[in-house]
Amino acid sequence: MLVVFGPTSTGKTNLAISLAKKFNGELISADSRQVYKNLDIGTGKVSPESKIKKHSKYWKVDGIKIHGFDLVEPGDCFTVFDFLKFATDKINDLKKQQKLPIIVGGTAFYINALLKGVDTEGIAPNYKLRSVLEKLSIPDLYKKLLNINPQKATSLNQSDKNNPRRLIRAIEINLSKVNQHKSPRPITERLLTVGLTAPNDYLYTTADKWLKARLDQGMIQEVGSLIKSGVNGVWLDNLGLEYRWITRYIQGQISLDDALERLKGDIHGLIRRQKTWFPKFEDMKVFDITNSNWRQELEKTISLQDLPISHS
RNA sequence: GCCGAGGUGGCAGAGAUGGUCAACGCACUCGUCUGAAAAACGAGCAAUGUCGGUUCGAGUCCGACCCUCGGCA
Repeated sequence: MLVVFGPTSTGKTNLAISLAKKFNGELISADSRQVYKNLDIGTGKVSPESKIKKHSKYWKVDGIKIHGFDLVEPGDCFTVFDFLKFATDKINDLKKQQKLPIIVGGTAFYINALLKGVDTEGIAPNYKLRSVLEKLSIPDLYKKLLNINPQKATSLNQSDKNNPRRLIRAIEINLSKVNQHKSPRPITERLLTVGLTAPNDYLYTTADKWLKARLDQGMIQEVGSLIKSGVNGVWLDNLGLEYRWITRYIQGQISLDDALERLKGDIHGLIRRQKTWFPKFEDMKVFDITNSNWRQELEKTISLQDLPISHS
């Protein structure tokens, strides 16, 4: 199994496709937004340079199958656990077919879960509880958690203590009747994890250009038709990035110029946050794509790995 | 050229009766993260147009200059 992770604009998918061609593989997308149907341009599922064919169970890009797109409808809830279930099933499936599974994506949280398991397995989100808790202030949420589980509350770091979502989730876990701490499900097979990176400035520039290209591709119209078809604006806003800022623009809350400026800033911020995961993936081989010889280095690394692959 | 208004971080924009100046937001930098993760959250960075004067002390008062925006011409 192969994992390709990296911040947006590093060319993960292109790399994954070329490796899939070489090693008889198929891709599994690890992307929390590409799972939604009809969110194509904004999530970067489509690109002008690639030949794309949508099938009901997978997409085919430049002749390579990609799984993990279009799993749910816009407006649905999708969690790491849904991803985990989908991805592990698909990995097993591909293995049976003697294909090399290649996990590609920028959602580090998902990849981390796949590699290391999740220890709150079984404690599903309680949306009813969440909607109640969402009305509470942060100090109140914290007090509540302090009451239920003082140990957990005091062990939270500065960031999490102020993070309503984390506090709500912590309360949710403690209120759940489910016995937690099931054993994680680590990936046991041989695997190579590859990371792609580049200096911030380079990635910002690349991302900005790509944004422009997607605007020309009709990204605004895509959001417009989602809204027209009845997709909830709040839900779109909560997706962040393209769908957030274009929705706000369409709804007249902000000028197009301002929306695009904010969008760029958020994309840059995403790139930074994605990079913070590299140290957590201890075994990941990270390549700087601004090094001219990174592909050669990668080939060398792969040849040393003895992946369970059948050259096609 | 004249009259008026104004120059506060990289941007935008508050406040500061002459007294440790300087909010919020954006950008940027670093970070947190285990069923919302493209989310949510934490920390950091950095400014009074220029020169001179008054004063123990000037963003604030005085003078000159530079620049910007209106109006007159």
